[in-house]
Amino acid sequence: MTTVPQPRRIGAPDSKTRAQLLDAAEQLLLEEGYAAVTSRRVGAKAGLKPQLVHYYFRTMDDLFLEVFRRRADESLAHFERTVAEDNSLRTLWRLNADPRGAAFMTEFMALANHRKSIRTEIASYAERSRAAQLVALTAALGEAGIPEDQLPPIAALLLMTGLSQILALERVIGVTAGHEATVCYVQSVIDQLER
Amino acid sequence: MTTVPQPRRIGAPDSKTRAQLLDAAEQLLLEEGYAAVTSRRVGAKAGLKPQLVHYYFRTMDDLFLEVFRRRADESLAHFERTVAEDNSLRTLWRLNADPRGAAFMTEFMALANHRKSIRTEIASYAERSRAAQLVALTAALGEAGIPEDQLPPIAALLLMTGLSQILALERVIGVTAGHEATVCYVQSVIDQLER
DNA sequence: GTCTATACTTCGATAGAC
DNA sequence: GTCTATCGAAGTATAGAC
Repeated sequence: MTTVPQPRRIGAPDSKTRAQLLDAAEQLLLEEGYAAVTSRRVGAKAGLKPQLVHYYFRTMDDLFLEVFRRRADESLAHFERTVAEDNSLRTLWRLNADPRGAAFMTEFMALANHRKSIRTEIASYAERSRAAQLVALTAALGEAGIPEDQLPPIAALLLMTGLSQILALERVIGVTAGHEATVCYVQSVIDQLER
Repeated sequence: MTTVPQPRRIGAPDSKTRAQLLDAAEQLLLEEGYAAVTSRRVGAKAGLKPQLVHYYFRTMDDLFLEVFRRRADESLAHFERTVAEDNSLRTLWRLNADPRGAAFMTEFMALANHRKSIRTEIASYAERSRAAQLVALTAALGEAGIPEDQLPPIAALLLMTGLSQILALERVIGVTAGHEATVCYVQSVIDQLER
């Protein structure tokens, strides 16, 4: 393998410009999807030259990874912080139902589908996140007096996460039939369990 | 608006070449995601010249729309046919849990996120499909003796669809923790309801 | 350490040859 | 009716000027 080890180019660690590029990339990703995140468009959105993207991030994949890590770490930390204070079903549902988080994750899942270099990172985060949520949900379901053989926490978690994602996804394309009724139902079930 | 009404170019209706291009496009879409569906790559995959794509489909959006319509119509017809014979919960679950269908739909949802011209078509199909499934699921839940105020059919449908999608999506990137247990749980619930 | 000038590739799309 | 030659725009990435 004669792939150049380090193409002896330069990067920057904590530059302000770099942060601007990350912000622009994230915004583009959420607004128009990953296919819109090109070096030219990111540069334009940040009001900078497109070549700067390749100065601060060696490849576009590196940029995607940084965008993902930044938000994922923040999101996981926020989850841990919130749950440490209030580990109730309604809090877990509220955290999970955040449409912005669901849209972000969905976009990266789609991206991971055809960028091998990103797949590993997404999968690793998905597993860490899943594990953390499972711990919290298991405790909350136990608290609510639901035996595990009646509703396994992992099943409840996948149902909840899947529901959040489909609600977010459909809302983006303008399909909202039945959404409100379903959210009401979930709320009422949670209210009934926790008193 | 002086957008040329019909750039007076030619298309073809039911050519064999055209079908080959549709097949190639669909295969690329499923294997590598929508970003990989370019006229050049579609042509290469079909063993044809890339320019043919623009002969048979005026724009890439038109190609995407045809790929989508073809499979969507087929899928909806298959659903109606199957349900007409056996409208049970387990059949509905089986149809919904088909990972190929879920992956296809997910890819197009992501595509619709940043191609306005496609969004309308996807949304329209999503609504027709949702309506058909809701009719079937409402009947099946009634048959199983579940009152609507205990589990609204629309909520059950969104939960089921969301679960299928997240299972399919995660499997693609190699995350399968808890999948088997969850599928077993769903199966057992259905088995318990239908006897 | 920060950015620009520039190379090279691939894109969608059209005009027009067979 | 079917396909080819070709264009201009946009893509990623590098070499080298400040």
